[in-house]
Amino acid sequence: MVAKKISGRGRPRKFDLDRAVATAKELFHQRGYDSVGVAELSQVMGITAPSLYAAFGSKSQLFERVLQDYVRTDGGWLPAAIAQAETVEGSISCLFECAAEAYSANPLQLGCLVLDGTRNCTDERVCQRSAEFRQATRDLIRERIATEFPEQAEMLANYVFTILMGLSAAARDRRPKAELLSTARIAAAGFSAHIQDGHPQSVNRT
Amino acid sequence: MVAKKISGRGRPRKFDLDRAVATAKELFHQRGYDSVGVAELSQVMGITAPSLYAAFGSKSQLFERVLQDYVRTDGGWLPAAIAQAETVEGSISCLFECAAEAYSANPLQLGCLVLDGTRNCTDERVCQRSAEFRQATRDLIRERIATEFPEQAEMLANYVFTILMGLSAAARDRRPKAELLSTARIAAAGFSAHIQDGHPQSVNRT
DNA sequence: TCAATTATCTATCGACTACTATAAAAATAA
DNA sequence: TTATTTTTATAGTAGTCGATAGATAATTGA
Repeated sequence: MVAKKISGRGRPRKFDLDRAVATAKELFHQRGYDSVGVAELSQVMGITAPSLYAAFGSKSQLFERVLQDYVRTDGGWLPAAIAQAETVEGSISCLFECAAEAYSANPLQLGCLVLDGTRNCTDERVCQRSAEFRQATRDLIRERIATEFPEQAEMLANYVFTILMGLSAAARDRRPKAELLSTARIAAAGFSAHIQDGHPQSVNRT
Repeated sequence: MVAKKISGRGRPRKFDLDRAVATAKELFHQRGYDSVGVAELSQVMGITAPSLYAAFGSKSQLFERVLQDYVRTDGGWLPAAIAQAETVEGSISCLFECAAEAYSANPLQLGCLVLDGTRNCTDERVCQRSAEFRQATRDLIRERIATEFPEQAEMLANYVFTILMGLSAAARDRRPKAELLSTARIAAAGFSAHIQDGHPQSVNRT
């Protein structure tokens, strides 16, 4: 990662890097990686294309910074949600409801950037990098579940993550928040039923 | 719909329309609407761009025909699945498992074209048309559920449809079939739990 | 002041996008 | 044959894509 310069020798930059990243984040979140062009990015940032490239290197490197910023700020509710409740059951219930809330909170940034920002993306490396961020979230969920259900953690985490992707897709389809919330509650009840009823062994066979 | 000419007066077309649609379907399903260009479409079809436009009108009109063909053939398992079982519970369970199977059957056409073919698509009309196909499927599911649970049909259909979108997204993320299947079973159990346990809003116990 | 450094701008670059004007080719109807 | 109709291929259109070359402006260190 490039070190941030507090002050340097040359001509000072006339725009704020963090604000530029935030602007790019809004656009990428709104329409996805491929659908946002460098021309629009630089225009909304109030700079020209060469300034954007001098500051970030390329469109994909800018997106990388956007993803990092996204998980640190906008995505902060997720680790908070799964760490809050005392039981795994409570954590997942909270996770689903928080997701329904977060994914539909802003009509201009529906769903999750990590989950849907690179759907049908043509840049293979960008897709892969985005997939790594998804895997990190999946791991986080699995480790939380493993504290109570180590045998079924992988399988249950896959279920939970699939629900999150469904909620994000529904949000991006402009389904209303109330609908996401009711779906989240049913999904949470399904999780609860599965860990309480007669499913003590791993069903997943690789 | 434009009438199909069996034989006409002019120069005969030297390629098969249905095969061309099937080819376009493969490409659109694989990478989404925006990521497939007319140049590639016509090249893989073995024709030139003007022939494609003469036959289909535009890229978006070709996609419309692809969607219709998709729901009639590739998507035929869905109405079959929800009509097969005697109970709604069995139908939904079958629906989820069939979806997990169908969405991961072909490594080159992962997930559902209707659910994910226009994610992050820039053509607003194409997005809307695709959304209409999704709504039709949602209606189909809701009406099936309404035969037993009319009061909760809308809510339950939204849950079911969200699961389908999650499964499609997971498939497109190359999650293995076994994982989709275990997720589908948990989701089906959640559905069952919800219609049997403490949610007897519609008292239609047979 | 003056060199070094960095960011800014204008003006592109080649490759790609969906799409089409034009005319030749290939069939049928008269 | 001749006229009509339709599909074909060639060769483009204007516009957008991500990215950059080159000149200029604005700062710091010496």
